[in-house]
Amino acid sequence: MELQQLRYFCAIADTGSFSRAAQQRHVSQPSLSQQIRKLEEELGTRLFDRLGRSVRLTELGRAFLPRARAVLRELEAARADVVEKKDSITGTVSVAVIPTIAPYFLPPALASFSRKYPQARVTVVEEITPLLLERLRAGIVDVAIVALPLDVRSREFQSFPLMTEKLYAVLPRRHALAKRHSVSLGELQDDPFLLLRDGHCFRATAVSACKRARLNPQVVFESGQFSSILSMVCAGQGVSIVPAMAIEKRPGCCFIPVADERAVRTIGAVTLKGRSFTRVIEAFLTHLGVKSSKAA
Amino acid sequence: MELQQLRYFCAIADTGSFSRAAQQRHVSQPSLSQQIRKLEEELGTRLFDRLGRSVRLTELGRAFLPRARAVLRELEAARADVVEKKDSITGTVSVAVIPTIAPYFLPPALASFSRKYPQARVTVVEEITPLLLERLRAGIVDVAIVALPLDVRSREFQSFPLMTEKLYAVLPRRHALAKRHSVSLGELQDDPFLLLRDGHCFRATAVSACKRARLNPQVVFESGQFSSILSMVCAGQGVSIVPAMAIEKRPGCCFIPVADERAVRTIGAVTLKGRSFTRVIEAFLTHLGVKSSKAA
DNA sequence: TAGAATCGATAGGCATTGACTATGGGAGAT
DNA sequence: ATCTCCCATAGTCAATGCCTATCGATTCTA
Repeated sequence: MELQQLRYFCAIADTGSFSRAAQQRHVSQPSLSQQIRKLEEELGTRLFDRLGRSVRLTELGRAFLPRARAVLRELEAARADVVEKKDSITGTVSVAVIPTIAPYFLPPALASFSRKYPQARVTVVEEITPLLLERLRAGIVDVAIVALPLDVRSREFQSFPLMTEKLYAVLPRRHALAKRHSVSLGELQDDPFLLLRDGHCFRATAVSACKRARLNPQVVFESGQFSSILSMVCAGQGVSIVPAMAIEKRPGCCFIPVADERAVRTIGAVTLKGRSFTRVIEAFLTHLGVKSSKAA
Repeated sequence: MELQQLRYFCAIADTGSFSRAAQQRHVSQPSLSQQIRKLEEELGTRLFDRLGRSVRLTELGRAFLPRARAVLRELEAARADVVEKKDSITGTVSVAVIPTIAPYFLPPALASFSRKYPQARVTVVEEITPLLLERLRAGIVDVAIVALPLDVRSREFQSFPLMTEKLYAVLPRRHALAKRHSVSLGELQDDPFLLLRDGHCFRATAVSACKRARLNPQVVFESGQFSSILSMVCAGQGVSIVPAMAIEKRPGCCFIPVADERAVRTIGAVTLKGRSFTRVIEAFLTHLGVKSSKAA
């Protein structure tokens, strides 16, 4: 059973004639005869009564007609649905962010994106990098916003750098170095350190910055978020390192740029390589600052 | 957009792999690649993301899947519907009968038919022959039961003789010929005649029987049904001619066979030539006694 | 890290098939 | 009786779907 046969069948039923249906469908009349014959053979019954003058649906043909129409209607709906969705900036883009970026970077970006594309919905999940990549791999999330580079060996992901920010030492206001314009991490050898919990990738970033300065930090407190750490620093419990975006005015502490040129964090968008993007996803990536999501 | 493409699309979506889908569909894998490619080209979008390991539906593909399934489901339903209806003795057969047959021949035939095929419905309309043939031509009725032969010149109808019945003279009990075993119509020259109204074909049958006997009947009453005429004969208002099936025991009149060998009426089933018959119609015709409705 | 295995894409050949032209046959219409 | 209209049939041709062979890429394994 072929779609062509159904189209011809409906055309003949509509026009009441093979010849007129042939004109309507822009084919020759024998083509119709041939296809209808096949259709009738497959169904094992006549669909039309060929009377001398005209043709008329048989009882079974009459029963078949609405069903044939239904098939063609469904088909048309399916096509139209795809074509319509394809070009519209509508739908959902699912974003995953690591906790050390989520509260600082995303809110303003989401606000302006929603203003620009009111039809689009964005869902956000906060997760540490490994779990986030897992979700990306599973297709649960479309875009991940993480710190680059990924240490994942595989080339199954695509990374798009978005921005690079300096690291800052966070000191209590009364700290000896609090008035400096820059500080080397080595100078903090004797201070107790407050760091993110293991699993957070920024912990690794901070630790490697310390390593370069030959500093072996004595960690006295671990947390899942910068704001807790800042509060502890304000309370004079120790010092810490944060990226620029985590800076917030607090009475009890100050932020001093780390002297090390390489003490930076790059954040970027990551997608699953080979995935196709809907228009919404494209738009979201572009909005974040990704130039061409086609590039590697 | 072809059905094959939809089938392949669904198979790949189901199995999550071109290769497995190819096995399932019993075709080679490149055939799938080729058809999906065409489908994607027509829709103007990718339906699958080809990741290294496996393939996965894109967002649009995911939206398209239920619609594709719907098309195939509708198609299967259409096919199954026809195939099921084709072989079942279910449905309606529409019968038209002339008034001079309707009350005598049809009731017992319908009763036994309904007993045999409880699923079948029979609708009956009563009409004089020309109107009835009109309905047959229009496809409103499936089978007509009339007196044969049809005087219609055209060969658009098919006739199946069912039975032939003798004609009887109807005389009042006190009529001079009431005790005879047969009577020639010529002997009724002086009696007033009661006949069916013009338009009823049996009137023509009766009149031509009279003509053969050189009788020019003096018609004093016309009716649309035999029972009225019989009542009049009982009342001594005149004589008449009826077919065998119209005979009914009445105190005031008796039925004498007409001597003429050719004074008969043949009744038969008539259908539109070239029409196909459903199983119900076949069954009905067979039940009436038609041997093969395929024959001319 | 090299090699094997798996998976989808591509290329080229072949057979099926759908569409076309020409023609035949049957039923109305003039 | 002839003409005309309409559907069926026959035969040809081109499009196309499917096949085999092969490639390129990725993943798993030794």
